[in-house]
Amino acid sequence: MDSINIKKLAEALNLSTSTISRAFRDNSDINGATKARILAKAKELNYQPNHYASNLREQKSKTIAVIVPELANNYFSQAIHGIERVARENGYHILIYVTDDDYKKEVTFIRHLHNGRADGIVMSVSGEANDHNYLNKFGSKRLPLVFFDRIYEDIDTPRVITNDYNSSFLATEHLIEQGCSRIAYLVVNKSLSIGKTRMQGYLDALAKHQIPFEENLIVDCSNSYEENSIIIKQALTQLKPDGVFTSVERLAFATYYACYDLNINIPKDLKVISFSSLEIAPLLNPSLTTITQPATEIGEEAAKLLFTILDDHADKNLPNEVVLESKIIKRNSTING
Amino acid sequence: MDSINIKKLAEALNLSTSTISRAFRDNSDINGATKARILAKAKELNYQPNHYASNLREQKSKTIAVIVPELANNYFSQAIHGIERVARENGYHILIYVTDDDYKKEVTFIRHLHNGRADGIVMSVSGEANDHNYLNKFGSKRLPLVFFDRIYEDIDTPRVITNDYNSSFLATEHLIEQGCSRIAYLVVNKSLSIGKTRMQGYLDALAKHQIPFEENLIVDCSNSYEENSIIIKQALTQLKPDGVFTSVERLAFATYYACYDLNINIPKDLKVISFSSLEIAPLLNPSLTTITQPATEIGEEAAKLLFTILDDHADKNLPNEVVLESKIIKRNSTING
DNA sequence: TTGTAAGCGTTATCAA
DNA sequence: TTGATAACGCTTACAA
Repeated sequence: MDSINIKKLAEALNLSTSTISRAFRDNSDINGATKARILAKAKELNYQPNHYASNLREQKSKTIAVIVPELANNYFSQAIHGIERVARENGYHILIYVTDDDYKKEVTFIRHLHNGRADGIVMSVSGEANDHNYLNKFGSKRLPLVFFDRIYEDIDTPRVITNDYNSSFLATEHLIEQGCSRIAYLVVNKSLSIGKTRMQGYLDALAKHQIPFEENLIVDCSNSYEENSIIIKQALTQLKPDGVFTSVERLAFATYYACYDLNINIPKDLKVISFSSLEIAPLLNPSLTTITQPATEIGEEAAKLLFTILDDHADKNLPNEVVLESKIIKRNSTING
Repeated sequence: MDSINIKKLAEALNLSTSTISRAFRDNSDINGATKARILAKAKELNYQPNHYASNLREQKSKTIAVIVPELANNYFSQAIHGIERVARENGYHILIYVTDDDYKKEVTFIRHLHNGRADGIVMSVSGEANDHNYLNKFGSKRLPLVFFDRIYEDIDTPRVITNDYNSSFLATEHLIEQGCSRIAYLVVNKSLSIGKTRMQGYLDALAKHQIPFEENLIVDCSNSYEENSIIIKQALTQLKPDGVFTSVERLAFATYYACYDLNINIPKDLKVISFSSLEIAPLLNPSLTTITQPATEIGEEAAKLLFTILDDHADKNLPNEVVLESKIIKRNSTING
């Protein structure tokens, strides 16, 4: 009999449970003095309203789920940090799920979340191309969902993205201006919308500068470190590009490692630019030219968007799409020293 | 009337709610055929047992809380990844809380978690030196708690740590062997146990090699990027160390930036070694010699330890302390090229 | 301003 | 093997 609950607290104070309950919520009328007395006693006895009972009653969990493809990635850890901050300010807690780019896990997570555990979901989708129509199957009962960064274009739900097309265009153009004419584009999943958008910018920049597009300069990489190492080395030796544009930061790292091994000098022999939120890009050898996304801000915006949806009182004229700006930061990996 | 629950499912099948319930848990006796029938219908109607109702009933949440000082840090994101993996395998979900090294937040998080929201806590403590006896105040009602990496020594709870003393000793000795005699030790919080243990290894290595200890070579840094930049530059110019040993990776990065600015050559003028789980340490300029902690494994072990405590059937002869080995990986920042 | 009592959706106990 | 029923701890009409 050591656990405290509302009944015992009520007995201890010679009050009813409803009065206790009122002391813990703001709206109801309650005498200031009794409220103070209740809160004091509650503190003394270490009482807190049981979260599960409250939420069963109120039918909401004050919890949102965050689903990301990976965690050991500067972009996602910064984004989660942003989400966590906004969630906390709104009195929400966050559950984290990592898909490891595995579509099946994504489906399982989402399905299980529909048991009341979370009130809404913020997600960056897995890298696999599949039928994600499962998201529509929930019908009107689907949990509020906000995509950030990696999205499924055929799912109609609010999203926070960056100006990927534009950044890719400018990134490619930057390589061209630095004298590159054989520019490889390294991507993890061509069919994922983010891969496609970023690739389109690349293609259009080539076209604008009348550089013929060469199919095999699009290098489709995998999620395995070892496989990528092989793929990239092969691409570098066989295709002999003079520029590389990578769609995710870990492909840039893999390219660096490959160049070290193959004795290819960056930037003299090969220029490298990448999407990356790495804070120490200036410390790399050579310092890495990046398209830097406002990761924390993206997370914050995504969370805010979700909370607007969850807030019953809010004006429901929400934007379906928030676009934030990435910045190209030129460093030594694309500039001949 | 669009939300499904156990009652409606029971009606739809002409069964009682208890039978439905039994179909979803493994132990109770139930006819195989009815079970199949129930599960099929459940799938059709998209029914899942409500998490809050179940947990109110069962008095457990199948959720653990993870509290970390920061998220944008390779060590912690890897550790969380490990925790998440183990948690998922055990059917648990994880809640994430970031203290930003703020002690007050840590206290608030822990206190609020005692409302049933989580069954246990895995925590790496905030960097502030304070009275953390609050953890003992909960008495026998305190949630099961496992520390990892950054711990409070005066709190008696299981912990997963690395052989910090030894690593620090060897790291310092490595610098000495490379010819350093004025070795600065950069720390964020001297009084935090992790700072102390690591410092002791440093001190003892100096002593072993008869290098006199100089108080002001212990440089106490802060959590602010800007402040650290100033502190470190001042230390480098005034103290003129020939070696730097940093207790956390971001101080190593700050040292790199300072050296770039001050035109100090690493490793010729200054050798640098740091605790760091950065996967791209080899790509830095120069590549960084690190004491690499098995971050993912630490997270996994911490989670496993917690689950053993939570498992009623488990043998309760648990170790109070699990020590994992870090590795020193020598790279160019400490080796004259 | 406070108390009474019903019910949120489950699961466990007991009876059939 | 299945069903009826009483909890789990809380919130909220409604009554006092």
